[in-house]
Amino acid sequence: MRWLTEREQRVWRAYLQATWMLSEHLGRQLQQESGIPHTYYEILVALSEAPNRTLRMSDLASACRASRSRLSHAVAKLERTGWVRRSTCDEDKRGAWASLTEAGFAALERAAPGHVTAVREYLFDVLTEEQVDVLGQIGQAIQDGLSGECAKALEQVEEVYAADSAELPEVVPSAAERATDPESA
Amino acid sequence: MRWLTEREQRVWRAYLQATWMLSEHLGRQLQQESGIPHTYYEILVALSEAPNRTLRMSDLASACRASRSRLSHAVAKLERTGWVRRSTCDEDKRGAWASLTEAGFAALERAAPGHVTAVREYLFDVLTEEQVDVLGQIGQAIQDGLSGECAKALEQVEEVYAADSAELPEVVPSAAERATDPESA
DNA sequence: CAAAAGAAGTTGAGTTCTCAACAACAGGTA
DNA sequence: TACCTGTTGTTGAGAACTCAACTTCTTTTG
Repeated sequence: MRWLTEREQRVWRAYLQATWMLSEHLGRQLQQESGIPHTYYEILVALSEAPNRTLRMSDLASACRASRSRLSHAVAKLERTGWVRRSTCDEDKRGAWASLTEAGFAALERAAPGHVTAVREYLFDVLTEEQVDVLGQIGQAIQDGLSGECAKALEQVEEVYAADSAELPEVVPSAAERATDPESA
Repeated sequence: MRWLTEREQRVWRAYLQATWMLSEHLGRQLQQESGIPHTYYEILVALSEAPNRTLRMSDLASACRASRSRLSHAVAKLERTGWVRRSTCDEDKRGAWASLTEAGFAALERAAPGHVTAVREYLFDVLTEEQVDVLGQIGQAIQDGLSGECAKALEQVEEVYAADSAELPEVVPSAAERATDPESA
């Protein structure tokens, strides 16, 4: 078992702290200034950029990095507020279109400037040009490394896995002989 | 209003995607392999590193980047599973100690190797030495830039802010005259 | 010292998220 | 045609989180 070196440990904790701070602050800024939670904001953004401001639910889900389930709940709520409208899809009767309404677009227009300003102020303004470049590379490298895993993870492994969950999910069996595990999930 | 340049836009989206993928994958790995949600894992880690494996609730909260409220709920649950124990604090009668139990420590020992391995595999192994360095700098720069804001945000602004919240928090007052650019980050 | 101000923790209500199950349809195969 | 398999989207239950009170105790200040 290889643990993290001290340097890696330091970088890892800096990463955790920094990403948390940024998402915390941006989320709070968005929520307080425009009353839109960040995840809902991302839905509005994705729709606003789509042709006709309309996307299939599935495509919208992957654009927002949301599970289909979560998106379904979220869009249901956004529909109640009148920012998104759903309509049935004729080419594929299972499907559904989600479209941004005028009201939704207006809400986005109100929220965006403050959000973008915050992103600039707390991310790009504190980094050098070179750091920005490297940040892009790092992001790309992480994505490449995880693209395989996330394809699997994106819609959950539907394995049976008979969860009973009394209280906290009882810590999985051994972990010692995981190598010989016949059907680990 | 200054929007993001195309390059900034690219980097920003790479950042969002990469941090999401990483936290998604690590969280799922931890959950499935040891049955511990990532936030609970962080509580166990923080306690395990404290003298006597014991911390005041507040200190534990900031070590885990959790609100006092969230920590209180989480520790209540961890106490039910027998991994953490609370005891009253004599020097400060308002306070409470949280301690890691033997069972909690054992659970952590079971979970840690898999988690660390995943961090190494999907973060450090995909980066060059230099990228790791720069990542550390970037994290530090972001923290420095936000330390002021987050001091405020860490325990919420107790402003009155008369929230009514019928459905979605009605989009903040006017902010009427914004540049009419729909695209956002 | 007494009163106000602040800090530590908890609680309950409401919101969002996850997970597993499900219904409805599509596409292929026999 | 009937069947099997996979895809799309929704649902309900339960878990986790947020937010605003609230209680209890500490510290400050007049």
